Amino acid sequence: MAKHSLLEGLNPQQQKAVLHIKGPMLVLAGAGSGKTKVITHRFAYLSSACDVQPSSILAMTFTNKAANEMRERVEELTGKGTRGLWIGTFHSLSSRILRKEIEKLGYGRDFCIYDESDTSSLIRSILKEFRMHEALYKGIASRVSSLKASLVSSEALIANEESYGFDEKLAKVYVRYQEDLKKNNALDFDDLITCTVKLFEEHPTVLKKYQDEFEHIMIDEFQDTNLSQYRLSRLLASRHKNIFVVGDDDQSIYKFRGAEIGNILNFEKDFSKAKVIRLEQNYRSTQNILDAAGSVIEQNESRKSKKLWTDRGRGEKISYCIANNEQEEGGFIAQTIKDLYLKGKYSYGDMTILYRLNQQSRVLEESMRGSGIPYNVVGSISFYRRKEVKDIISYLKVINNPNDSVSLKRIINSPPRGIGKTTLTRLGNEAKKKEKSLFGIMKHVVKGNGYSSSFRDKIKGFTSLMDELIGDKDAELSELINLIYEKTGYLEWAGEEKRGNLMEIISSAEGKAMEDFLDNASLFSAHDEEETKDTVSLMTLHTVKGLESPVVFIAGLEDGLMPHFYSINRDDEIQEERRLFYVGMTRARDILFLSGVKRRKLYASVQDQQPSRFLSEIPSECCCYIEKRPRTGALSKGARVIQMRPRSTSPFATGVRVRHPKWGEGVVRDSYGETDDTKVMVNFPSVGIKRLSLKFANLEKIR
DNA sequence: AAACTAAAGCTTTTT
DNA sequence: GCTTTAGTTT
Repeated sequence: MAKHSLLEGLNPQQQKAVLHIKGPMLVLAGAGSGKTKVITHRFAYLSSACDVQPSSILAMTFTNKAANEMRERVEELTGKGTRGLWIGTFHSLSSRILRKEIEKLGYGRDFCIYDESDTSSLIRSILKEFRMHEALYKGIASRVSSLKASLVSSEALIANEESYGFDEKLAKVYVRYQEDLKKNNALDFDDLITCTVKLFEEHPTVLKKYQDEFEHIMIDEFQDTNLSQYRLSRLLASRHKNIFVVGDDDQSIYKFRGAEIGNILNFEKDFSKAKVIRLEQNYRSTQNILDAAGSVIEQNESRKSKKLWTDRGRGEKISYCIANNEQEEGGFIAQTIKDLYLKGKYSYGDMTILYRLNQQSRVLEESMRGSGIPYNVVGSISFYRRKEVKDIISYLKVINNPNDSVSLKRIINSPPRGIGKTTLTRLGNEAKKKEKSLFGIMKHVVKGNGYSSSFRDKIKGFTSLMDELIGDKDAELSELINLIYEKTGYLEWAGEEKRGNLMEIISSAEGKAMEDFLDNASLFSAHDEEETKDTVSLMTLHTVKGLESPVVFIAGLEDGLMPHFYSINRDDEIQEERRLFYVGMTRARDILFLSGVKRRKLYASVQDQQPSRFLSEIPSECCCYIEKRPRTGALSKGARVIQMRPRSTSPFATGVRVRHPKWGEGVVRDSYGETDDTKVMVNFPSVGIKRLSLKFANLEKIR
């Protein structure tokens, strides 16, 4: 049989996976084993060689980024567009179904999506009303979320657990939260999945329609599915049973958000006759890195065993360095980055620093700044989470759905119009009494007579403003946002600093439909912003999943940090921490640096730290220890020393822009040697890195 | 409504 | 320790 062109460049296991058509399949895809390739090739193969309509394939991922990548690669492979196809995140695809069907659950089709901060503020207002300690909102929000992820409805919680002190409170808040969401015609992230499950379970004809439609189902990162997502997948797959899941139990690091590693471990039980394929050839890292990571992850019980291998060769040994404190650790990393950069093989964009806690980034950032290394922190504050951006989105949400009281509260006094706390609580009480939404009661106040005229005028100012804007609803979206700026005076109020972001909202809204734009704004995350510049990336171990980098640093490898203090007493949590470390290690293509400190300042106190227990699980032949040079200058035996390079005094210091008669403009990356024999290393965009002797090379300094 | 002070927090966070 | 936010003052 002639080989299909889509199988070219795939190894035998990958081919087998792509060629699997009917029935359930589990692909255990080790880190860097080309799982995206398998999914996209299979998608393309099904639709071009197997007579499967691409529109009858449901392909679900977790992140927008992964979904976009999948779309792009499928387009490349098939040469056809992917518009309208069912490729997307669990959440976006669910909301697409719900936009059509949700009326059957008593919501309106124009429901809005609450993000975490909307959810928090709703829960907080409920706590306030119930006179419960408001500071509990975080814990309650996360417990409500995990109940939903496990498909425990508020009704079910009440029915099953009546007589627990705290749980009673929790249940009370949960019930009310759910009522409020419905009143506001709003769904939170968890609802997007659970409502779809509910829809399918309560409406068999709807379920059947989608079961018929989705002949094939593919799921990426299957180890990260929670119970509700798993149930959704099973419901949809139970007719054709063509469910193809790809994942790696060793990379399951989101248990705290409800991910059920059992979904992947029990797949074969839940889907009888499921075929299993292991992808064990790694195309990313060196054998040293794989061996080290492998022997760490082997310590975990209950995993699907995998042994990654590569034909890339052993590569460099992993380095491990212990610093005295976190400043020194940062200095060591900065110095190593400099050294690697100056050697010319790696640019800043090839290097990534990973850590367990966000707080660790601060000292690391200082070190980067101190050494003049350009860096970016990935996943800090996303554009859509900035205050001014959220405000404008809230205006749009209210224009789109005036009953959305959470969004309304957000904008009712920004810019300030004299509707402060007292007015708001008064309105809230009235609204509750009359069973109206906030906006509804405001309209009532404007019409009615039982209120003082100053109160009424204040409210009227707002409602007529909003009515005007609602009247402009059908304007082009960016035009509508302009009208918001004009009519509310938001732009002037926000000030110069925020102007840039506010303008960016307009340009990102151009030509978009309101609903699409709002959905995107809620379902968008920091991850999706692209990094194009040549900068060192800093991020947490969680954030780095799915990425790779030629050079990787993992900082803070100490017991209490990695594994984290909170997980140190529970073995299943230690195992999750180990997976986290494993994920970090396997991001590295060529070079992996590990570091930790002897004493670390955490919160208010300085603590003595012990090296991470995971380090002892790395075979010594894969790893070598680096010691920082002691103050005396004496070298300890067998130590590889990272030396500080003396600062150059030559006019051609690092970073200076120069012109060469033949190669044109370039940037000095390093200069060294005696004053009369200075050599410089210059990076010319035209020819790359060149070593030059200042005496002979006719270099000209430019600015 | 801005500007201050006090206090409470504090893993990780795909959507 | 440091940041965020709630509460108080002007």
